[in-house]
Amino acid sequence: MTDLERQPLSRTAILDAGLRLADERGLAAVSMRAVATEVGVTPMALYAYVGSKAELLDGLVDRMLGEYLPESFTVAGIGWPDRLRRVADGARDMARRHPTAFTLLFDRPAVTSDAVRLVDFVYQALLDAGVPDAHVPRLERLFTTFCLGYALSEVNGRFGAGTVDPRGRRAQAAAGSVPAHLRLATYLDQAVDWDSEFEADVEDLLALVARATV
Amino acid sequence: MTDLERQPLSRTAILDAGLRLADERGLAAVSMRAVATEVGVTPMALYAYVGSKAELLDGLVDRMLGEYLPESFTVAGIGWPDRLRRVADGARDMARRHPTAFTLLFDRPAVTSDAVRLVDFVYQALLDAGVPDAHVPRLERLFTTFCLGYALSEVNGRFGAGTVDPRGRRAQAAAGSVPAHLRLATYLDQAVDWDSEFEADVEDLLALVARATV
DNA sequence: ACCTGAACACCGTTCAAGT
DNA sequence: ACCTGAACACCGTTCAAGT
Repeated sequence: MTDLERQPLSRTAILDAGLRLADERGLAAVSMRAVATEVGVTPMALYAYVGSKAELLDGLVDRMLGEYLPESFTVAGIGWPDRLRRVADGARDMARRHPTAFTLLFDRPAVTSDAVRLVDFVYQALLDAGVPDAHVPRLERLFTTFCLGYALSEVNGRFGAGTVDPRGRRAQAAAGSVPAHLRLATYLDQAVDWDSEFEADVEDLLALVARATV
Repeated sequence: MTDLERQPLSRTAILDAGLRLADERGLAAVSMRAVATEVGVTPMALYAYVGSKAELLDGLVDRMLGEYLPESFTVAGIGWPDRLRRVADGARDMARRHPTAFTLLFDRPAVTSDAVRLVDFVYQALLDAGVPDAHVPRLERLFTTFCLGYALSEVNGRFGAGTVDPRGRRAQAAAGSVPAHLRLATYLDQAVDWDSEFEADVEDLLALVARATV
């Protein structure tokens, strides 16, 4: 910690401190003031490196994508379905690694060189699958948008338990306004295995890709 | 405005003021203090109705879902594909109506009675499509997660223009690290029609649903 | 060139009073 | 029962100095 404070001030050191703060105390704890004390400097010293709070948050996206794109993202000897599965799993891993910063991925297009390389990796997999050139960009967005949306739903609580008001639910059931819930009650009472659900979703999307072939 | 301030204080009035603030000045402008002055009261008076800032934001989700679920969401005389298309379009409409508050939908599970009715509507469409009971909840999440993720990407800027550094991109192209981008250049330079792209995505997912039939 | 310090206009929330 | 006012510990950012 004291060692970290002593390393020379740099954009990277600032962003890493921001990401660390987000992971440890939540995205709301990432303030210019908190990041500044983390790197051992006054808040105003940060502005020379990151310009503004908004730019700092954009920078967190770069850092996350940087570690999300290991060198193992390579085409050599891996079929396109396994490559897409790898991308899908990577999105979820990233959400678990950075649960509160993850949402920032929805704020900016893929413009950094790491981001573009990642998109290219997906493009190549779709091309290898036989998807016509004209449909590749759309299917890339379809696939990654689903993966990011699923991961965000998990870490942000949309898929969470959710304390349903039992009284209200019984009233709705009695009023017959949720007939499908009644029919599916057996399945809705079971705990969901989110890993297998995601896997099944990805397999469905891979089938979609295979169907989009010429 | 003066009329609005005069109406009796209530949870609903407070939430509507919050949503109005979000739409007009962004989610960041929704502070306890701003909402309070909007309804003509002192910040601390809100706490009796909404408990905390977090609860206030949860309440915004209820209000959004409430207007998202018009009475026209009915099964009568509409085939399951059209019903799912309606849900998909509704998600995007909602994002455009409440561009900054929309992201809150990822924060909480569907627990209010409006939310549950909406989920039931999708369940019923999937059942009518012939999807086996055991797969209906998963496919509901697959479908809505994609729609919400797409809409969020649009309003939050992930699908935005994105000022790519031309220098960096040329360097990547020269280095051969983005081969698929080079091959797809013709398509990547075209402006995207986000309406038709979403429509095509939804049709692909409907095909997936049809395939999931017994 | 790089950093500090004071100041401005904000936050959410606690607590003790008021009516 | 419902609301206010002062206070506490925070925000991002500006501007003028310091070295």
